[in-house]
Amino acid sequence: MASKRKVSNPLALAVMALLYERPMHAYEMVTLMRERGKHESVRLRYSSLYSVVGALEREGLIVPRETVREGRRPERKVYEITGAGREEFLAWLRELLREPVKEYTQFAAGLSFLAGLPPEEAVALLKERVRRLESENEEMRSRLATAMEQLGLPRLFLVEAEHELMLREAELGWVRGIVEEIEAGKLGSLSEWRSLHTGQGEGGGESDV
Amino acid sequence: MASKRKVSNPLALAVMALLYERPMHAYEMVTLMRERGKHESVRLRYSSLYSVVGALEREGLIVPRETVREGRRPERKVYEITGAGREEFLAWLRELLREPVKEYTQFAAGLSFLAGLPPEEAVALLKERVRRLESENEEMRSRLATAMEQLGLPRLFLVEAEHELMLREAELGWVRGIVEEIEAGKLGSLSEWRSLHTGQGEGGGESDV
DNA sequence: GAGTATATAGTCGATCTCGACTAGTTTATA
DNA sequence: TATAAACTAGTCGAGATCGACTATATACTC
Repeated sequence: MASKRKVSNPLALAVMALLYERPMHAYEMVTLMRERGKHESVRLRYSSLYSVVGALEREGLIVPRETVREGRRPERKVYEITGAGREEFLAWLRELLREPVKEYTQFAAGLSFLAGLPPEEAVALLKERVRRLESENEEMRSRLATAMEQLGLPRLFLVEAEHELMLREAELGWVRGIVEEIEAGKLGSLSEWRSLHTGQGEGGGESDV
Repeated sequence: MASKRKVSNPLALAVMALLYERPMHAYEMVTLMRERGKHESVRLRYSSLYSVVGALEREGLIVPRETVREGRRPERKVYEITGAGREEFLAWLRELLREPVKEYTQFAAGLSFLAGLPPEEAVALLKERVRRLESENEEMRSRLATAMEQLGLPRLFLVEAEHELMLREAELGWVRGIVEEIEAGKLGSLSEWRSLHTGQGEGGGESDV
């Protein structure tokens, strides 16, 4: 379980998923991923894509089928998935669904050093975060509704978006709560917290940030 | 906002936070981060640490103060934070707290290709995930309680752990729900979903995975 | 019909990141 | 007392990743 994959960028999973359907060239993968909104759940950069495709080829998980050229455009290498590629795709997918993995988020990093700011400022920043989350989540919710109602996509192809929205709503609720708790002094005495910042400017020595 | 930082690894934030308190050498940072549990929220690797410390020095955010040697151990370079470093630390921390950023998780990548497996298998894998989340969360909950009760740490220094636990509980609830919905055919007809996998083995061509 | 924006289809170089390895020191153990 | 394990303190090279850049074709606009 959780074995190291030879190509570990999740973009490689997406490439194999697409080639599982039918052979195509790299740029077409980008187009399809965008159309289907998969770039919202798998980070997609041209430069990563081409290097990932190269790595998959090197590992024998995909193979070039033909090289076509239209007009004087650059050549396009059409790839197809191999048997080993299909197995790798399925094994990886199963692992991702079965095994929770620890993820490090930017916000968690920020929270770790919350004591590095005085409580009033922390509260102000978190309130601003609440505002931003509210509007971003509203936007996501309506895009999701559109995808389902207007485009008529079954939820099966939108679960990852529902998941993301759920996480963001959970974060929003939590941040609202923590703001109240800070104000109520429930994370620790506000005067002690403030006192970590009294030697302002130079070496406002925290004791346990 | 969200400007590119010269040193972008969040470990650099942790390094600056520690040096904000007092000068120290790299290995001591590791020890302190571990003691305080910060390695649970900021990914900590020796190799990354030394390269991050080097980058911070290059950018003038920290400077070496002295080089000490005890016995015949390797030399230890003691660093301190500069004025620019303090500013950078505070600016970065504010940004992390204020601005939600999109994070790409492994699970979201897996969910994106859920249709790549037949519904029965998807359900079985997700149920296994539920079991693992239950026991991992239970473990986290008790470690958190210990840190608060036994060690008497104020919540201020544990917010990031509370945040992580909250997210994992939210995920757990969501996965439980989605399993039920799949079984009830609420993500789309189960027979249609199954039919994506009837041409088994070779080219079980999905239509919109 | 000239200029501008956008889509197509990538390449390149610099930096970042990680896993594996080195190597001395102290403590436990049989 | 030899020797294994664990702690201290890093280095190094391979590969991953990203932002910036190149270059053609087509559509759009004034």
